[in-house]
Amino acid sequence: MEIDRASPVPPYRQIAAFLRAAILRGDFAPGSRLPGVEQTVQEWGVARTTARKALAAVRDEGWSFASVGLGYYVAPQEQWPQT
Amino acid sequence: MEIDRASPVPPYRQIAAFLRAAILRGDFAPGSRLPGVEQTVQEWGVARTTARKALAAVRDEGWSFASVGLGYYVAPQEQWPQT
DNA sequence: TGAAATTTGTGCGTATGTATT
DNA sequence: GAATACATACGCACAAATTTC
Repeated sequence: MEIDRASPVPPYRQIAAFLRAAILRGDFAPGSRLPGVEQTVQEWGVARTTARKALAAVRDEGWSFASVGLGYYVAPQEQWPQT
Repeated sequence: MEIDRASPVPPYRQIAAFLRAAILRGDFAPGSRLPGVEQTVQEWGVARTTARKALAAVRDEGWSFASVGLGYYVAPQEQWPQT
């Protein structure tokens, strides 16, 4: 959970990449809940905007889905990209 | 170029939908330049954030690409979604 | 019934970095 | 170096959906 501020990869993409990798590793099973905006802010030490952008990127790519009032959840594997 | 503020469809999606339709109609040929952030702000009367979100959505879906210092351009038709 | 708490969605403002011309 | 234009980050406020009490 450490941002590499020296990296050319922007923080929001570092976080998104971490989440994708964690999902692929199985750290978060399909249907299980993912860290939300607040938790991401706390764990990574970034602004809400940055946390939201990371979570939205993962969602928009099909790895997860979100529901207002509930949070972010890992998408069914059938909806994952590429595969 | 009028936002329907009464619509449940948020402004940034209204703008994105307009751009997609314009591209599909051929109003903007592949390779030609699209309105940028500033122009979108002026034409639609929205904030920069909203304009950027609309342009980013169209780009992320594959309809266009962007280059720093240059602007947004219609993507080659081969890169368009679905088709 | 409904009020509060939680959480995502959207919009607006601002500043800085970076690539291109 | 200057001008242009996209990319990213941070902050704030309110809307909408869901759950809980």
